[in-house]
Amino acid sequence: MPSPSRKLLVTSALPYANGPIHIGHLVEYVQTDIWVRFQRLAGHDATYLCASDAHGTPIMLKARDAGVAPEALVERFRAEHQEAFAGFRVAFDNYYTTHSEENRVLVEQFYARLTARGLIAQRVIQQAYDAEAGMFLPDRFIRGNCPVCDTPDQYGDSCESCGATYTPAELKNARSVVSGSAPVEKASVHYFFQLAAFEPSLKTWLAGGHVHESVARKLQEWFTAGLRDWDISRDAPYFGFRIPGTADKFFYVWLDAPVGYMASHRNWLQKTGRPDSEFDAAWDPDSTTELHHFIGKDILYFHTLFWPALLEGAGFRRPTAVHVHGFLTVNGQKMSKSRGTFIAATTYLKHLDPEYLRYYYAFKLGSGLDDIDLSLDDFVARVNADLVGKVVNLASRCAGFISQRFDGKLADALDSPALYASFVAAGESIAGAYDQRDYGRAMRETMLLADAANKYIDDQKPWVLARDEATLPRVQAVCTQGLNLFRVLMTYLAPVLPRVAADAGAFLRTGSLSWAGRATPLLGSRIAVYEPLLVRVDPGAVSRMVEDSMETPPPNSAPPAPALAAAASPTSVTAEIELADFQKVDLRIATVLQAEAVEGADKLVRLTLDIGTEQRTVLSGIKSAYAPADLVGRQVILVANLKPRKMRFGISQGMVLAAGGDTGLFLVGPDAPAPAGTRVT
RNA sequence: GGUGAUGUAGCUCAGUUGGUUAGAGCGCGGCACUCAUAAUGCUGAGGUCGGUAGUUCAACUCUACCCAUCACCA
Repeated sequence: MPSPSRKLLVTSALPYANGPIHIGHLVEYVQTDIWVRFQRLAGHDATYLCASDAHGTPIMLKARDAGVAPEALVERFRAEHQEAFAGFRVAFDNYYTTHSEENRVLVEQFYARLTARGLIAQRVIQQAYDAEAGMFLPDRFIRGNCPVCDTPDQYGDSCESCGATYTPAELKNARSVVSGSAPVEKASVHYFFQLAAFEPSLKTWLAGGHVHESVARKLQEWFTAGLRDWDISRDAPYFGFRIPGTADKFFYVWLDAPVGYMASHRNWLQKTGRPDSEFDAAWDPDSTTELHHFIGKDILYFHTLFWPALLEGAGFRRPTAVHVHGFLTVNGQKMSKSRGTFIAATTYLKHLDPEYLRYYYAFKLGSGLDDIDLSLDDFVARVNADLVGKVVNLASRCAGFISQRFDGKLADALDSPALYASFVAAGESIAGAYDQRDYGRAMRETMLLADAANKYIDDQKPWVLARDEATLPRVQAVCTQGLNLFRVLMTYLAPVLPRVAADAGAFLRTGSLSWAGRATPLLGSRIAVYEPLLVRVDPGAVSRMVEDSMETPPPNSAPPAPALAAAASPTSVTAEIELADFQKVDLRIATVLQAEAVEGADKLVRLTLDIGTEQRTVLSGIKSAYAPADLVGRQVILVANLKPRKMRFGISQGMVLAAGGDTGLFLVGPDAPAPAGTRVT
């Protein structure tokens, strides 16, 4: 382990205050929390800072829709988020907000210093403008047909269907999401941070081991492409901080968000009665305090290019390290509301112990930015086998002997000091793994020890020794050994399982655990009566959690079937085919998300369908039989692998099955709600 | 399209600087034990390490190309 007693400021990315925390977010907060807890356990001085990311157009519009002030919306989510994090035992020292006086002062300080150094440029740019709503539109608030493949209803920056990227101006049939009107081009003065000026120092910084090598490789492409100026202003109306000296310009949310780390630090110093000089010391370019940011790979650029450049430009220190993690998939796929794998933190907590998930994430996390997968079956198996079967069971199988035969008193000496020493020695490597954020390795090595401890008990067979008065003293020694091995294991797991570790400390009457303290075995003292420290994961609870998270499509409001009565004029069956011929057709259950009549077409309805893995737009000639509004929420069968067909009104990505003929038209669907994407065979 | 990452046993993952019979946990088969929340220990089966072509005495490990999956593109 590096130098004793380091001073650390640690942050997780600031959650955007416009939606609930889900298990995908938790990867980062659990990862950071484990690291912070480990550093403290190892005797370092770590301060864990976070805040709500409060500004920007999405929050402004969401608040407007809800009829509340943006401040109120932010405060509501801030409270919700804090509750969710507390439920998962993520122990921030301070959870502040970017919409704060401290942050405004700092942002203005950044701006003033950058301006004074000539690092801010002004340029007129053309931008999409919603004349009806009286506001400029971010790319994501414009939708229209992709200029490349003509897929309708795409965002203003890229196409979900063909992956093309473009500008909103290139979009066909563009509409503002805010008012529905067609956006117009309008000129406006914007403020730009001259990032290119920092290219040499950024390259030096990135080469200095402050980021993982794969992150550095990823960033290389930006240097290859050439650094461009960064637009840091937005026009009113905007929820944020006004740029000093302007009437209608605001700082872009991504400028004030990372500054929010600093604001949270200053606010924490105030709350805890510390002098503000600590702030200056920590953020000075020559500071000896380490600054560690944990982020997801989606916001890598902001933290590894803009942020270090901003800090340097404004005369502050740069981060010691930016730790980047990947995304979460569930059962190998993107989280999905229809599959019930888009699990909110609060929903999880209703059904399961947070420490199960903390352990599973720890087991899966490495130091790189690979995505991690939460396989729910594996989750149950892993937690039950490792935590209950191996670790907690070790205490359970030893405690009974000590309580019943020796009045709860531990032996005065270990049965095998050598074995104990090997457990203590393994802590070096485990500590290294924690410090490098390779929790997967820390967990694997710890579980190897747990296996060895159980084998030791098996070999010594205290239940056999207990039958003979002569060997009874050895029972005490063996179980004392077992409990001491357990105590070392709990020390190694304490950053991951804070509650279990605290309960284990109480059971052993050993007080709180510390990394250094593991070297001294617990001898001759009394322990408490053992009570289960952790119960097995109930697979039923996992199922219920998934059901609870399932976005249930409204039951099929199928009109009373006139079909049978109508008894269509029989037509003869066509030529026989092989099963393989039929299997070429990929039929899927699809849920209708949106349905609208196609303007200018007599029969067509434009359907937006959810097929689990993606959304599809299908043009279907069923207007004669169904009103578009009645279709939303219904489930239909989609020919998912039908070659997309270009029609006059856009591209149809598949075909919806319907029975039809002279007697009418009847959509075909499942007889009860089924998960979207289910294959029909 | 460009860039980056990933692809190892049924499942989830390890495999350090290329070096002899490729590992773990879970699951499955057998045996043992019965202290423990039916937990634990031993043991067996199971992989041409995504594909092809190279470099090398030797490649899961290096190179090129290809395929599949995922992500990012201010």
